Amino acid sequence: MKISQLAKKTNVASKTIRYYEEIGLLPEAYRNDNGYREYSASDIERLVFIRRCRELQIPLEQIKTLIAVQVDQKSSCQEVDALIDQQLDKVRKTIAELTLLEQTLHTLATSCPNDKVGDCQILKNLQQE
Amino acid sequence: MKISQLAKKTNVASKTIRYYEEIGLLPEAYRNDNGYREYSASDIERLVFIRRCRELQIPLEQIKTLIAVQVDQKSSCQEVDALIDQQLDKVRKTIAELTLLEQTLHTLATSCPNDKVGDCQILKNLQQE
DNA sequence: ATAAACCTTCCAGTCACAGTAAGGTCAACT
DNA sequence: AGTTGACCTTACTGTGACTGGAAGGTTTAT
Repeated sequence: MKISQLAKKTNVASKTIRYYEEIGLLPEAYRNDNGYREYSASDIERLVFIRRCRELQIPLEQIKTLIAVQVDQKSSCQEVDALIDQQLDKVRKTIAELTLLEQTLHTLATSCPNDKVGDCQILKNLQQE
Repeated sequence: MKISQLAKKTNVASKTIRYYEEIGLLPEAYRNDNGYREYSASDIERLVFIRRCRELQIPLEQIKTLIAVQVDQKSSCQEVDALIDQQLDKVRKTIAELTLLEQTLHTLATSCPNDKVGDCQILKNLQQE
């Protein structure tokens, strides 16, 4: 299967697939006679795994770790657990920050009853502190 | 006042101040004899305005607009209102997305009772679709 | 023969800075 | 006078995870 086929099946852009290969997240693809990359069904799995991780906003470097860990099936999956927990923590912190931000923006958005720049309460509030 | 003084008073790094000047968010600073940038009290206001906008995660390009709009005090502040509304919308959408993500990560984090990579439910879940 | 739809590599751009290098300036101290 | 340390300057690189585009090769269909 050629790269655009793989792209379609995994919902990952060809460009992105090449990029993943370049940074070593995917192994170097087999090339056929004309130099085109040739993929097999098992490549789909790996790429779907990566895509799922990305949907969870796991950084590429950490996905590398997640892939490396799986080489030895008998090793502990503690690292995996920790990584997901970390990710969850990060997401929760970001939500908390954005929630504060939302408050501030909402207050700001409803603070100006005027319509000239010179009287604008929003701009005045942005000036403060 | 020299750049590091301004940096301290506004809580914006010297490096960042130079960057803002470079991209035209700040006007070119006056230079004294030795070539050092020299700032006045009014520069503090402008920079605080920018910093406050950045805290609200308003992109630099839009801050340019917010500054440009203020030149004519008699013009409408409709654009300002719209921009803040937009920003609020964006933040709310991001929160919604992250909340879904949090769910998924939480489910995932609590899905694996095993401790070997080969049996890891987390990894299996990441493999799917 | 030619056009379209692929494929390839390589380079630049995104956003908002931060890091680093290499060098100039200034005030204080010995 | 020399030196140290704390500033200042510009210019270049790196970040993360791609995306866009140029320039060219290949395949397939008409």
